Amino acid sequence: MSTSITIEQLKCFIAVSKEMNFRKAAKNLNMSQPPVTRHIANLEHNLKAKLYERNTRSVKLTKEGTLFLTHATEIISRIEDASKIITKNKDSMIGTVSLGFVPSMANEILPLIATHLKENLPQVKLIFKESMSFEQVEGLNTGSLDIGLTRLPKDLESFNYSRVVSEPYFLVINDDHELSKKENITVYDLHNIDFIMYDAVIGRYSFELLSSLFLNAGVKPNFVQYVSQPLVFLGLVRASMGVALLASTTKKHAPKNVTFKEIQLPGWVRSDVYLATRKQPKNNMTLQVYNNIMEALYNRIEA
Amino acid sequence: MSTSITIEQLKCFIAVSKEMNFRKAAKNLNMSQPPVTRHIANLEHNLKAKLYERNTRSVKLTKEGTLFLTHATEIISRIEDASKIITKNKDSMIGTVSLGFVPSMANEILPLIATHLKENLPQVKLIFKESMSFEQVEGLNTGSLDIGLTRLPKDLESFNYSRVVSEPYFLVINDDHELSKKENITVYDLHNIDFIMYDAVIGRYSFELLSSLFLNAGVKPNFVQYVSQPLVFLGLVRASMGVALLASTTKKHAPKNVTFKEIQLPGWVRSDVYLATRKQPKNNMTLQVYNNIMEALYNRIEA
DNA sequence: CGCAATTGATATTAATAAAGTATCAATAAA
DNA sequence: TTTATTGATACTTTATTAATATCAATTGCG
Repeated sequence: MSTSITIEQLKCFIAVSKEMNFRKAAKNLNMSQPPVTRHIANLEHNLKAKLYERNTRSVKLTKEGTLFLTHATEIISRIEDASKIITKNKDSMIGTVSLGFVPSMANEILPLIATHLKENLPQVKLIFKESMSFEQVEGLNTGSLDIGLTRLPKDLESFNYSRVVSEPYFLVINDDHELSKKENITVYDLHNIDFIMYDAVIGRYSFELLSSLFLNAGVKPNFVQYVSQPLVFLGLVRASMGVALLASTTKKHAPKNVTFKEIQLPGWVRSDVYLATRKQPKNNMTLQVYNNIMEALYNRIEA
Repeated sequence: MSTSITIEQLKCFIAVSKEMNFRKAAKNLNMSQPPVTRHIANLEHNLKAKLYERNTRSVKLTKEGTLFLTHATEIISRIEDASKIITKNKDSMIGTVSLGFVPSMANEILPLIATHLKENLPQVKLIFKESMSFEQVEGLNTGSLDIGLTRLPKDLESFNYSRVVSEPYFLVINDDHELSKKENITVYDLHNIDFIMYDAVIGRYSFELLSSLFLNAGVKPNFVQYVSQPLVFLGLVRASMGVALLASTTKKHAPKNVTFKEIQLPGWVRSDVYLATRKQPKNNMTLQVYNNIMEALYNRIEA
């Protein structure tokens, strides 16, 4: 009774799905037929789902089988790709640097970095990886990430880091909303107001920041929704589901009837992003890239 | 002498990379230390590359090791995700909600629905909940959701549903890209092209749709990235990380130098969204809202 | 300098898992 | 009814993997 999916199981599943015939699949795999049967059975057991509707005369993929086939194919080709990448590029991979980033950086900062690096360090191959802040901290620790564009400065103490983005929050509001005419809005105006909040897991940093803000001010908005993606915030505000606090980056995507309104907040309530890397980089390429990114972003601040 | 990479090898490699210590890694894996050594050795043999610079006093990742760690982590989590997807063990959502929607609906469809319902059924209080398609199916089953704006029609057989959005995919491409000048682009032009793919979990529907597309066509793009948010796709395309296939909704957010180009795809490759509800609604309010939403969306199609 | 502690590697043995052989029951076609 | 072909199963053999005990190498400490 195997307890985990194995590569053999996936390979058998793919082979059988190609031939729709256990014996032919076994032949293609250079093995006899019984183990193929067993591998499929074990795989089904692991997934707690039937992959084929089969009897001695016909083999048909079930819905789950069809679904799983795409994933199985993906996994196997991923494994093969990874081997090839390592085997082939053994020597030429000196200049690969992996960069994690939080989603909000993708729009503006990331193209800036990519362009700047292509000009200044063309020999470096960058691998970008979209991931949440705490995943990045883990990645930096384990070594799967070289550099991170991340929030959560408290977790960053053991790294080299510096703040590269610091944006104020704006009150995002539908033009129909009662607050849209008011001047000098503060956090106290949000008491009992329908409010679209960040998802506590995916948008952990902003969630905690705004939670503290409300807690300290003794303000209790009415959280109608927990959301993570910028465009969803904007859509919901447009749908008059409530107001939201968003960093200014998102401004350019504001749809009709949605306004980014200034709101007076304490100085520490800002949307900050840090560039972080290990204190002892594994190769000096990383440090070069780090400095180059800092340069690119510094130029941006000047502009 | 093993001839192929195994999952145990990858798990050992990840564990050792986390601890940077064979014995501790072995403990975490609930096994003794010698097999860990062997698995790493076999993996290195398979890859024909040293993963660690190690002696009895220290363990350090080599360049190849650093690179491979990214892939190993990705592969293992992909396997786990695939199992979860099939087993459908995803926990149900926190809180109780009424209308689930996939993120891509937030921008345009959702405000439309909210406005229309506010006019026609002002007494109904709608609770929106951003969630992935398969979470919605589960929500509909468990009763935490009344109505869903969702993909995955195959899972919807037991519900009342009808298609409310059907958009073609466009090739999203940087103007510098070699394909940007080509006419009559088809899926075959994507072979070996750097491609930004949907995340297999969060963007499961599109992931599977595009996987099938490539599988059927025998085309193998070079997946450089797995992403879920529209703005991240656009940012990465702008950063020349690769091309992507996106539904036309996203078009309006396209930044500079990024073009939505027509691509000839099979008729079944479309971005479809369905409105779904239980066949026996818990209250007749649900049916009213369902019909009202259909009405709102029908008017939109007319317009 | 020397001793204890800790590290990753190894040889040997024990346990486990996988593959092969032979065979079966079920089915469809002639 | 017969025959050929299918996937499943029982049993045996083989191969793989893990644990035990031990080693050599290194470091830190007094």
